[in-house]
Order: sequence, then C-alpha cells, then structure tokens
Amino acid sequence: MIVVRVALPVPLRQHFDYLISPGYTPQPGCRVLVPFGNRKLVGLIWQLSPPDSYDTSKLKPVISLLDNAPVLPVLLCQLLSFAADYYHHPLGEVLISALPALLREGRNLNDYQPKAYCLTDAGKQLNPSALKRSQKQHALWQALQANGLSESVLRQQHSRTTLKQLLDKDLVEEQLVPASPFTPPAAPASGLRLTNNQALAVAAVVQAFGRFERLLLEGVTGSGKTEVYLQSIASLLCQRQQVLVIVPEIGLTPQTLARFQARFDVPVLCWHSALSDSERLHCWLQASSGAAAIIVGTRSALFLPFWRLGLIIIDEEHDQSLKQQDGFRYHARDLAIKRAALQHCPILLGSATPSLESLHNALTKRFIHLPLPDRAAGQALPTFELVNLKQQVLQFGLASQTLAKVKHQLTLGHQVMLFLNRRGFAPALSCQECGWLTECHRCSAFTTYHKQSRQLVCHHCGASKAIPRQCGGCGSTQLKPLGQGTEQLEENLQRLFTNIAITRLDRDSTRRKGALNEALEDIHQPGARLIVGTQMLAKGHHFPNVSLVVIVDVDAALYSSDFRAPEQLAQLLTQVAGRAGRGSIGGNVLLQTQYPDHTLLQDIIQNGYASFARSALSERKQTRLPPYQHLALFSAEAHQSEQCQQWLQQLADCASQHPALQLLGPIPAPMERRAGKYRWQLQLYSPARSNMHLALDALLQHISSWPLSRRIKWQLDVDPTDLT
DNA sequence: AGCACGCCGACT
DNA sequence: GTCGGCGTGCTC
Repeated sequence: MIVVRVALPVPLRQHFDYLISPGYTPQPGCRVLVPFGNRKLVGLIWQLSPPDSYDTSKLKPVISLLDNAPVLPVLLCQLLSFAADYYHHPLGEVLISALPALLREGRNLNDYQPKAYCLTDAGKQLNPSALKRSQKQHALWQALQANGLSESVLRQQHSRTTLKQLLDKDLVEEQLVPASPFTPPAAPASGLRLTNNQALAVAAVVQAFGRFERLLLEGVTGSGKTEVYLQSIASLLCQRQQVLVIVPEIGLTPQTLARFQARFDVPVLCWHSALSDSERLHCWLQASSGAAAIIVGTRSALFLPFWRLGLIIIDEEHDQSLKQQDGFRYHARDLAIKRAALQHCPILLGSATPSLESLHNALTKRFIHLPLPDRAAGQALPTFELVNLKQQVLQFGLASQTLAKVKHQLTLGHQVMLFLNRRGFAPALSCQECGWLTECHRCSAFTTYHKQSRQLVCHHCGASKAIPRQCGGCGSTQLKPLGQGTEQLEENLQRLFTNIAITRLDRDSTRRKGALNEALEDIHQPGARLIVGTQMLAKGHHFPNVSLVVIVDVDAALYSSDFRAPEQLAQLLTQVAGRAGRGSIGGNVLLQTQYPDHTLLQDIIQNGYASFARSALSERKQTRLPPYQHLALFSAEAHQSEQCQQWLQQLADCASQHPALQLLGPIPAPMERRAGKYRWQLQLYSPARSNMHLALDALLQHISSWPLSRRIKWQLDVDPTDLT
C-alpha cells in the first residue's frame, strides 16, 4: 500500500494521510475521493509517501483516485502553497478554491474534454450493405471512412442519435483529442500611433519578456494605458505565449474584452463570477491546453492553469476589488507578482492612481517605473474648481453657480456627469417632530429610503422593510426623507431639465442583466445628457462627450478614521475627474464642499494625484504605517460584545509576548454592529514580514486550543485594505 | 466546517 | 414520556 498525504477543504491547519493500492499511480496534484468522519470529500494529493505519516495502522484507504494526471500543475501548487502560508489560510481550502466548481465536486475531467470519433476495426471492415436500411447511419459511416471527426464538426452534419446508434453497434469509438494551442499570428498586429512615453513603456515591457520583472505603468486618465497593453502583447502572441489580463470588475470586462478581440486574431476568453459552472470549466481547460491566447478576467483568473504564460497585466492595480474580502482573503495583485516570479515572466501593473504600496516599490526601484504624464491625444487634463457650500442656498444639494455651469454645458450640447456616492432616494427617513431617524435594527447604521421600490433598505446587511407610517419615537406621521441619494438627484434634475435625457448609473439601476450595457450605449449617443451615478462612474469608462463633472458631496469622505481614507478619496476624485474632457472638448470638475481650505482637497486640485501620493507616502513613513510597516488584522464577531472583546484581549496578551509586534486594540470596529453581531478588532504592526509570519503562526496555534474560538466568529486578514 | 453525541427545558 | 436547544469532541 502507498501512503498519500491529502489536503482537504476543511478549516483545519493540517494534512490527512490515506492509503492507496499499489496498482494505482497517484501523483501530487491529482484529486482523490476519501472518507472523512462519516462523509466523503474530494481532496488533492499533496505528497506521496510522507516520511512522518500518521499511525499507518489507523489509515483509511481512499475511495477512488479521480485523476491519472495532476489537475493542478506543480507551479500552481507552489503558488497556492505560498498563498496559504502568507495569508495563514488552511491549505486544503486554498487549493480547492483554485479549482472550477465541477472539478471541486469530483466530476470526471474527461467528460468535458474535446472528443473525436473514428471507426473501430469492425467499422472499417463492415460491408456497406449492412447499413443500407439507414441512410443517416450510412452517411456518417461514410464520413468517418477517411479520418476521424471532431465532436464539433460531427455535430454540424450528423445527429446525436445517429452517432449513438453506431457507438452502440461498436462500429464507432470515442477518442480524446488533446486540444491544440492557439495558432500564433504571423506578424504583430499594428495599432495606434504611440506617444514617446507610450513607446518607451512598450519597449520596457517587451525587453522584460522571458524573465521576472515588475513594471508600474503610472498613466494619467486618458493617457492610453490600454494601447500600451495591446502593443506590448502583440509580439508576445507571435511567440505563442499566453497573456493574462486582470481587471477589477465584471462590468469592465465586455469593453476590455471587445478591444482585445478587435485587435488580435487569436482566441480571447473572459473569466468572471457570472459564468456558469460549465463555462468556467471550459475556460479553465482552454487556458490549460493553450487554446486560449488571452484571458481577461477578474481576480480569481490568477489561479488559471496556463499552458505557457508570458505576461500578466493588472489593470487598475489600485482597485479595492482586487482584494478578496471574505474567506481566503488574498490580494490578486500581490499573488500575481508571486506568480510572475514563479513563472519567470514580467508583470505590468497599470493605474492612473497607483496604490501607495506600488508607488513606494516604484520609487525605491523594486519596480520599473513607466510614467505617462500626458493624455494620448494631447487633450488637457481636467481642471478642478472648488465650490464653497458655506452660507449658500442650495437647490437639490447644488449651489447656484454649479447649476449655472451645468446649464451652460448642456446648452452647448455637451454631457454633464454628477457624482454622488450614495445610492437610493435618501440616506434616512426623519421625523419632522422629534428628529428620530429610521435605523437598521441589526446594524449600527441608518436605513436608506428607496422610493421606487417603496422600501427601507440597510446597505450593510441587505435587510429591507416596508416604510413605516409613524415615527418610532413619538408616533408622529410627519416622516420626511433626509439627505439625497442618486435616485432623488435624478428625479430632481429631471424636473429642472425637462428636455434633457438623464442616465443613472448605480447598483440599483444596473441590477438587471444588460442594463449596464444599455446605459453605456446611451451615454455614447451624441447630444446633451445628464449622467448621475455612484463610484461605478469612476471605473475606467471612456465617455468622450463629458465636458463637466460635478462631485456633489465630497465632505462625507473627508473625515474618516481609516488611515487609507485619504488615499482612496484621492483615487476616487482623480478617477471620476478623469471621465471629463476625454474627447475633443475640454474638461472641468466642480468639487462642492463645506471645507474649501481642507489640505487634502487643496493638494489634489493644485498638484494632482502624483504629488498627493508622494506626500501621503512620507506621512505614512512618519506614522509607521503600511507600506513602511506591515499590518495584520484580527477581527471577532459575536452576538455578545463582551465575548469579542474577551477573545481579542486573550489574543492581545499572547501577542504582546512577541517583541516584534506592536498592538492596537482590542477596539470596536468602525461599524460596531452589523447583521445583528458586534464586531471588534485587533491590529498587529510589524516592521519585518518574516517576524510577523512567525508570530501569526504561534498565535494561530494558541487560538485553536481556546474553547471561546468556537463560539465566536473570528478572522485574520494579512495586509487588510478595509478596516471597517 | 460538518456531524455525532450528550445533557437539560417545554410540549404533541 | 419525547423534541430540540447548543456545548464539545473528532475528523487520517
């Protein structure tokens, strides 16, 4: 009997050993079905004949070996093993999360592989008269005479039943055909004329082919980053190398995908969570066989088993959605860098507003820095203007000078974009008599009033309820919406500008499938138009007819406790502003604020993101915050606040034994209660990564022995981006 | 995590 | 008398 060490999808930080009969040839990376307690689980073989096996007499045999060749290539196993260590997440869960759902469930891989059909010996020797009663079977038999036929070709001319009849008579047999890698283009596709800086960037990427290199493309909005991606790829495809492009969100995938497909005559596939299980497996197999040349996908595309990966591109590398926020909390940018290192290929990070982490790496020469300080077509960057809201009479939250400018741009036939980072009609309903506000009874938050769906919705736990008739405090029936969300702003603007088309872009207006694309198409129509939306507006879209962007309420984000808040605000403002003036018309941005002298606002509007980011970095350095120190965050959730506090205090007592760690907490989370549970956190800072990892390992050992750990919900987040 | 076992309160 | 609440023990 052979002993195999198996990683199982359970939240236990250990392996499990099983027996397998010598007739089989198990390999690391193959799936097995094993008994586990009184259930059956699909696991992955991690090691053969481990030297320190669990008591061999107590081992159970595997139920079956599901693969005769590894489903996870060695390189991916290395990447996932690194990730499990780095994020201190159980290996089995990490490995299994990298497999498409159908493989996770133990399906047979061959059922999904491309197949071909050919005649058996009996079929070849068959007397044609034997099939004279069936024309269709005879036709298929005839077609198979010369050569086998692939499944797809066969389906076009013959029916499934005909095939089945010949298969049943043992005249035809099924064969697996290894899918062949894509055919490389004969010559690199030509593209747009590049600016000097773009050409330098492309040259730097091309020069890095074949070895591990990290490049940061810091290109202002409209500087043509995508064109740099496209032209960098062109010669790589001729060498028959694959490219992975990671984009922040599914909403952006169709546009990016279309641009890549239009440029290159090779298979371009997309990968995101909205694909069905079989579509995902199909994409996974195409990456693996090399049939796919380019894959454009969201963060989990990072774990696809590429046949021959030559370049990784991370678009909008500052974007928060690259970090998984639950379960296995990995950062796709950071793991992609590790993957590029294992793969010996370059990785290109692109953004108009790079994260302070990446910028720091570029400034300290760990990354090659490729700046694109000018817009590609020579347009000017949008100019900022502060609108002081103090002592102003506002109409729908807009100052009179703002309204005048909006009107002016509309009469010129331009588009105006109004950015308001609050969906719904109003952030709360308020009692006119006593000031009571509608609160979520499960979260420390107010419930947003949605007028169209006639509901109060909590944006934190998703709970919705009917609109109350009476105040919960004094019983008065005088309930009025307080504050303004995008739904209301749209309604008010429509009343003011009766003849102007308005497009609203937020999570509610784009919920329906296809709605986002319809809205984007509307925006590309010529003529005056108002566009109202949330941060969805900030994400990479090209709106050539927008001449004015209004940031309706910048103040909500100005005073936040989170040390990343200024960085995120600067990124958001710059990205939203970047939608203006991308076509031939100039662009202008109005920032409405009560605090026109705020240093952050002044810095961004006078000096731009690049300058802001550099001063923010020096501030991080002084305050010993990331990237100058490393951060790990433990959080605890329970119905009783005291349990969270007690558990984290226990942890803090342990952690304080480690001289390398500096602690902050336990403190209540900024959003103290969510979905009925209290939330607390403990922040751990350390100047050295390796010390922090050793300390975390030791802490996790302790945690597993505490009874309280079972009664509360706790999590560890290494390099957290979200401290709420 | 999931599932079994085990010990205490309100019901057909 | 049972049904079911969740504490705790275990999974190669």
